[in-house]
Amino acid sequence: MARNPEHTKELIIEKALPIFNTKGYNAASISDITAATGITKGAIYGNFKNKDEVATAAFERGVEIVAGALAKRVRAEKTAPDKLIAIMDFYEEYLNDPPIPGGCPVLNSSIEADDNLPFLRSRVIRSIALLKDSVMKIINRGIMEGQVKRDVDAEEFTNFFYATIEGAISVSRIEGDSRSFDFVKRFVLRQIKDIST
Amino acid sequence: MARNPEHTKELIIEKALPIFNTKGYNAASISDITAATGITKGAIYGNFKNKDEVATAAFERGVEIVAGALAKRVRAEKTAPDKLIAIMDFYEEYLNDPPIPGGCPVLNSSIEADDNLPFLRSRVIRSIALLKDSVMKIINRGIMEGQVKRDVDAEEFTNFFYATIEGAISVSRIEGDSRSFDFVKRFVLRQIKDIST
DNA sequence: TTATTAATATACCGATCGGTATATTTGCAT
DNA sequence: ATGCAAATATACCGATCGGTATATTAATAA
Repeated sequence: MARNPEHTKELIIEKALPIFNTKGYNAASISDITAATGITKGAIYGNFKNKDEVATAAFERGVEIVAGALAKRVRAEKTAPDKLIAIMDFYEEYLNDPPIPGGCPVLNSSIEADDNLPFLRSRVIRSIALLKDSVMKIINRGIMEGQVKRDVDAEEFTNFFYATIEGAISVSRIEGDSRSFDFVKRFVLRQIKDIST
Repeated sequence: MARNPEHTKELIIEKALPIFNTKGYNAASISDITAATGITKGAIYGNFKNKDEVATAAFERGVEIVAGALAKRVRAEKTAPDKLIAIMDFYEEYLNDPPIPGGCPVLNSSIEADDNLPFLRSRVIRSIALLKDSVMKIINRGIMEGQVKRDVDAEEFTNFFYATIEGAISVSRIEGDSRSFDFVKRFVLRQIKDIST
């Protein structure tokens, strides 16, 4: 081994992530990545088979970052309602001060991948399932621990909760204004209160 | 004038719309359009200044189609709650049998345009404002006519309603399954009932 | 110190991109 | 019938794309 390939790979992923997340898979070019990293094509193709694999690695990293930061916030709260509120807070901050430029990688990739990028599509589906599952566990646990009403349909609420957040982010981002998100947040907070005991 | 330019322009828009809506602005090429129309580059650039203008025209047409079909469904109902339910039904059918291949043009363009396509961004913003406004008018009218509770915040509900639908479509489309949308629909229908008198 | 080899850089490939200049065709006015 | 102008077709442009073959560099083992 020569010249630390681990570090190179890391550098590529790290710099490719915001590029893919802002420009999208098609508009992001390998040249963009060489420019951002200061590394040449040879190094990129020495560490990744092709553009798809770079995009895949970048996407997975993006999910890691988002899911990691989210999990940390959720863990900091004790009850199910507080955890759900923390998720809303997290995305509100995400909107105003995004850890990854370009918005939510799951949402972005979801739109671009659904018809055209099968290699990404399956990963997006898995990530959504993961995020939904963690919400559902919060609710189910909340029911068991008596913080959430027993008659709440966890799967239904989870799907509503996730879809609404993604939609609100999308709208607020294109509008370039968190106003819409704030309205939605207020509504969702009331729903959280409604299902709480 | 020779050879009906109106018809040519119409043909280009009509064929370009599903291409842009499925592949996205960047991945869709002028060659895709010549292939789909059977028309040459000369004819395209004789009728449109550049690719941006073709995309713009296609987007506006897409919004026309969606908003038109939606308005028709809404007009068919009399009360505010029934109109809101009709909107949910419309999008559910949209998901299973899309009038425009590739999903909702507003949502798709929203994601792709926010960071990269300023010429589209402003149009997307306007379209969202238009759609939201029509929902808000339904609610406000419903309040005035006594079908909707007086204490309902129309703007808040509208933002929730729109964001949730867009989010649910996005999730269900990537999953390739209307299951998620159906959960969300059930939830939203209950919300509609909740604000009804 | 030197040979080896892995890692990176450089130079190049064919394909395709958006766009344009020019040739050709078509419909219409005369 | 014919000339003219508008509309469309054809041929081409430079730039850039993803990808690769090869040269160069740097770390390690001997």
